[in-house]
Amino acid sequence: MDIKNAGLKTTKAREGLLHLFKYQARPLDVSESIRLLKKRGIKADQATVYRSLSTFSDKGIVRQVNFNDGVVRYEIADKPEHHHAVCVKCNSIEDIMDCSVEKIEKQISEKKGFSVLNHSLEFFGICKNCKNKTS
Amino acid sequence: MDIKNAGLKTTKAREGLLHLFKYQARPLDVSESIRLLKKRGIKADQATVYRSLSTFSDKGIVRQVNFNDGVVRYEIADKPEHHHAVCVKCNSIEDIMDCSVEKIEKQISEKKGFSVLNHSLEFFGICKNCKNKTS
DNA sequence: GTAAGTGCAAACCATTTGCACACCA
DNA sequence: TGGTGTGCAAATGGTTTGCACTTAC
Repeated sequence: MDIKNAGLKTTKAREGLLHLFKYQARPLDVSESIRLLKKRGIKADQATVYRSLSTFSDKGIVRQVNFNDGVVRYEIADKPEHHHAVCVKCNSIEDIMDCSVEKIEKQISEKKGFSVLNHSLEFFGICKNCKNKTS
Repeated sequence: MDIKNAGLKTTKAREGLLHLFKYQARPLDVSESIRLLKKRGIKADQATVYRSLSTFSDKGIVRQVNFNDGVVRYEIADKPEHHHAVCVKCNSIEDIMDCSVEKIEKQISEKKGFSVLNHSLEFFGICKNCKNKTS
């Protein structure tokens, strides 16, 4: 899914943003996005970035990621759904691809008649690197 | 765990709050808490409630619940850990007790060396009631 | 040309903080 | 009485919005 296909107009800000998310491994929030755009010589107002990411999200180009720290992040949507393991020391993020939550969803649906549209699952802990550090 | 055991002073605001959370099925946010306190004749400033709930959380009396809607909620900590199924139509909340996420955590630990300290798992969808409504 | 997108500044809203006063132990 | 807790009001910080201007198509 790209900008035109989504029925959106192509602009410098949007192209730059999409490029960022395509080549960025970790989820980005708005202020990081602005900073990285600037590095590439693209000046974009925060309102523009908020609006663009919100629109991208509506169109299914990016998806929202929440780490419960008061900041909304986004990541590109064209990779398979997954979750994240966030190191509470160094803030590194690992993707968790094998998510067997579908089984729980099925149980919920069968036992309670609750149809799950989506879920959020994030892990917080200490990554391998930080465990090996003496400090 | 109660207020005194936690090494905290007993005050009207704290007693009222604790009472609320003990007898409330759903997680409460700060403004709901204030409203419910007022109903019981207890006037508490928002700063007090924020500080009290934060302290309670530190002491393990309540735990934080995040629904990614920009508001922090809390629930009493003296019931077994569980997750929530939130209806996106009527906002009703069902507790999900049987959480097999431990298996995923074990996998993450073995494969990636990432030690999970805690995780957040919430389901969003349509509850049985809302499905049965014609509207 | 026109609708869609942008920039700027102000508004919003949940949460936090500084400080003087009140109150529990 | 001393330290903890509270109330009030102001500050903070992420996010949203109104409005005039610009741009893609």
